[in-house]
Amino acid sequence: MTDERIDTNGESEKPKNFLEEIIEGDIKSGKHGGRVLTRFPPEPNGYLHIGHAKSICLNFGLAQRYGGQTNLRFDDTNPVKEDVEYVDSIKEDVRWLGFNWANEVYASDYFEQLYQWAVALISKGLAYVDDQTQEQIRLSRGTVTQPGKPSPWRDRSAEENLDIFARMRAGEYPDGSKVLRAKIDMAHPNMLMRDPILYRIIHAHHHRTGDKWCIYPMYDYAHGQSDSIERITHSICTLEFDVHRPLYDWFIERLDIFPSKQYEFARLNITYTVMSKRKLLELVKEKVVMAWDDPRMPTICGLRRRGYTPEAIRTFAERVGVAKRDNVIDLSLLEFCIREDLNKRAERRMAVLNPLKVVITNYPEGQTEQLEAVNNPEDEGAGKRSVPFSRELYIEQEDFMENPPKKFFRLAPGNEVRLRYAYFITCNEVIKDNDGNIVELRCTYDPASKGGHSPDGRKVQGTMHWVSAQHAVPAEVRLFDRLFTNPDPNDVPDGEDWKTAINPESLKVITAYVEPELAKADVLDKFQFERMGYFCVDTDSTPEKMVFNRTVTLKDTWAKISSK
RNA sequence: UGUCCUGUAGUGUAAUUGGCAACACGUCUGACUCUGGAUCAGAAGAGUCUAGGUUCGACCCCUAGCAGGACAACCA
Repeated sequence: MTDERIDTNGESEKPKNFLEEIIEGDIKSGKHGGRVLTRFPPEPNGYLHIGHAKSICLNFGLAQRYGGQTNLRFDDTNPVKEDVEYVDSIKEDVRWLGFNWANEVYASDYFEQLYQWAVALISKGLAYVDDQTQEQIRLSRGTVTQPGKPSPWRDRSAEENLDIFARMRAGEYPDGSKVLRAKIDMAHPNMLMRDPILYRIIHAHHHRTGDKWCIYPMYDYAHGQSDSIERITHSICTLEFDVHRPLYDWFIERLDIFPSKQYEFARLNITYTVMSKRKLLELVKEKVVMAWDDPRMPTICGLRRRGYTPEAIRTFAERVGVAKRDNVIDLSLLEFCIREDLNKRAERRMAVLNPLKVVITNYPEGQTEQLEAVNNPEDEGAGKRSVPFSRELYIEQEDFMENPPKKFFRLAPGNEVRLRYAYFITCNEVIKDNDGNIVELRCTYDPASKGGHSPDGRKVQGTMHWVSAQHAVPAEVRLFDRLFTNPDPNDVPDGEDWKTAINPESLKVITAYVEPELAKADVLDKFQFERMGYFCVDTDSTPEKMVFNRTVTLKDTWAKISSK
C-alpha cells in the first residue's frame, strides 16, 4: 500500500486525515460511548458522480475503520425536484461501489416529527409565520454588508402562529403565500441566521408521502434534525455547508435533542472534468453526451460503463486525501488507479485498431495454426489461450514506417520484428495504391522462430500485436478521450458558453479487428488490448456486433518520444 | 465593504502536535522485458503566502497584511 509509514513496531500505518483525528479523539474521550454512525445524504434529484464517490468512501470508510455504521439517507424535502428514478440509481451506485448501509432512510420519514418540533419552536417564541412575498423577504434580508430588516409579522403571538401554521399544513393557503421562519437575528453577520425559512407551502406530489403534505421543510431545518433523530455522531459534508453549521447547532440546542456534529471537507475536483449536477444535466439534455451513463461522464454509472472498477475508484478516493482546502486532482491520478487495478486483473487480448494488411509470402497458402498466448503475465492463474495464425494478417498502421526515425523499433523495410506469440517477420515490400497510400506489406517469416523465440538467440527490438485476417472479428471500438480541452472547464471567459471548451475529439468510433476469442466476452468484461489500452464490452454490444469502450490507454513511452 | 474557511514541490496529501519537510501522481534518467506495458533503481523539483513577534528552536503558536474560496434560493 502507499502512503504508509513504518512505526516502531514495524507495522505500517497510514497518515491520518483531520476527520480521523477528530473521531479518534471522540472515541478516546468516550463521546457517544465510542459509537460511530455516519450517513451519506444524497438528494434524489440526479445521478451520483465521482465527487459523491469521494463522500461515499469517506462516510462508509470512516465508519468501517472505527467499527461503526453508515445510513443511506435520501434528503427528499423538495418534491418538485425529486424522483424515484434517482433513488434507484443512487442505491445501485452505492452498492456497486461496494458499500452496505445500515439503514435506508428518508428525510420524509421524519416529516411528522419535524412538524412537531416546529410547533415547539413556535411555542417558545422561536419561530413565526411570515406573510411577506418572496420578493419582500429577499429584499428585507439585507446584504452581506448590510443588516436586514425585521418582518412586520415577526412579532405575531405564539397562539396566532400556531393557528396559522396548522392551517398551512391543512392546505388553506396557496403556494408561496406564507412561510414559517425561525426568529433569530435579522442583523446577524451570517446571512443564514437572518430568520431562515423553515417551511414553505408546496402543493406537490411527493415520491414517498404522496399528497399527505403541502408544507415542506427546508434543508437547514431538516438535515440536522434528521441526523439527530438517527443519532448520527459525525455528520460529514462539503465545505459550502460550513456557513450552515451555526444554524445546524442552533436547532439542536433549542430543541435540546441528540447533539450530532457537522464537519466539513473540501469537495473533489478533477482536471478536464466538470462536477456540477447542473452542468452534467446540461450535457445530457443538450445531447453533448449520449446519456447519464455516457462513458465520458464523471458519473458513477458513466465510469462503470467506461470500464472503471469499484476497486479503482475506492483507491482513488483514498489517494486524493481529505482536507479543507480547495483542490484539483490530476486526471492522471484517476487513470493511474484504473491502470494499476486492470493491469493485475484484465486478461490480455490482441486487437488491431487501424488495420494494415500483411502477407507472409513464404507462409503456405491456406494454412492455419493455433499459437499459445498468455492471458495475463501478471497473473499465472489466468491461464493461456490459443490464437489463430495464417498467411494474411493485420497489424497496426502506426506500427509500420517506410522511413523510420532513429529510435523506431517497429516494422520498417528490411527490418525484423516479432509478432507477439508468433514469429519473427521481416518486411520486404511495400505496396501502395494510386494515391501513394500504403495498403499492404509483403513480409517473410522465420519458421524457426515459432512462438516468438529465435533458436539462434538473435534479438529484435520490437514486438507487435496482430490478428489473422481470416479469423479476426470486426468490432466497433469507441475511443474516448477527455471531454474538455481545458484543464479547468469552469474557467470560461465572461459571457462565453462554458461548453466551448468541449473536446470535439472526445469520441472516435472505429471498426477494429479483434482476435476470435473476444467473441465470447460478456457486457462489461474488461480486457487489455495489448499495447493499446484497457477496453471493456459496452452495454450496446451484441453477439452480432460487438462494441468495445476504451477505458484508458496504456502508458505510451513511444508517443512521448515521437512527439518530441 | 461584513462574516467564515483555506494558503506546504507541477498536482494532491503528510510531518511523532514546537526539533528545518515525507509519500503518491506527474516529469526526467537508467536497468530489465516476447506489451516502447508491467517491474526495478535513481534524479530533478518546495525551504512551507508575506512581514513582524513568542521561543534555544516555528510548517505548527500570536499579530497584521496578502491571496483564493464560501455565504445575500420559499435549492440541497
